[in-house]
Amino acid sequence: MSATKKHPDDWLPLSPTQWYVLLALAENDLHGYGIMQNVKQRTEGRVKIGSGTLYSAIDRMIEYGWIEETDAPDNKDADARRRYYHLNKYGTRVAEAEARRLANSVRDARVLGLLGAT
Amino acid sequence: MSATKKHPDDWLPLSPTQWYVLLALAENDLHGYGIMQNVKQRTEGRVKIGSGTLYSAIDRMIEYGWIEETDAPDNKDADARRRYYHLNKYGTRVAEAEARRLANSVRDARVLGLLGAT
DNA sequence: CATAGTATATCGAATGTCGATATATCGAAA
DNA sequence: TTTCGATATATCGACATTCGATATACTATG
Repeated sequence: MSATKKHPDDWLPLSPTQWYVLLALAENDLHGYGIMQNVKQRTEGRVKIGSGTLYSAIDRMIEYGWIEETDAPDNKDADARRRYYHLNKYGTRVAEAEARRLANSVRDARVLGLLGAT
Repeated sequence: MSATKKHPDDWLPLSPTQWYVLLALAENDLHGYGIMQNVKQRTEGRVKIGSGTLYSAIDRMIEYGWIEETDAPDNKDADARRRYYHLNKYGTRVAEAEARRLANSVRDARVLGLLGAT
């Protein structure tokens, strides 16, 4: 029997923290601190993930099989403390599923007039 | 000094449960069970809020000042058991803030190719 | 060499979700 | 009219997750 993985939809809805980590890693392999900065920047400072939240979230995502620790990309700027993470195929599918869920929510919000004339 | 309320942005990010409850109430005043059905329908059965989750979420949202218990709308179909809730102005601002956050996330997801050619 | 920023790790408290259980009413069909 | 599934709210304890603080140490700059 195949070691069948949960269907990506079965993880939904993701917590905002999980989603932002996946978004960051969908852009680039990154280390923890880099993820924090990415999220802060992406949200114009409105969303900040603290270290306690982040590192425990990362541990869980590895456990769930969404991401993996990976080598540092290209030796320049090497900081030995950094631990890089990579979004794998399964994690990408989870991110895509969540993206669709969010897109539907945004469509609903627009219909209900919660978003101005955008 | 004015009894200043938290800025709507300061609640972000909302939990998916909170968001779905606000979406449901943005459409109509509803009772708890009606909210559950609304969410299930809106998400084509993919998201279900259980009663434990829902009623404790409602209590918190009242506490936070986003929603209020209200009279049943129009006496038809009266079921005495139902307790209706109304999204107030402040709650609407919170919902709008969250909607903007989500819209930004969806834009980012699209840029990163997490949403197919939509 | 002081120090601000980078980087990971861990803790306990608070918050939130989940599924089960309980209780009761409603409406329709047998 | 009783019975049954759907409606409706409430509460519980276990579990999952977030949060902020604390700790430790390295890096880069003046």
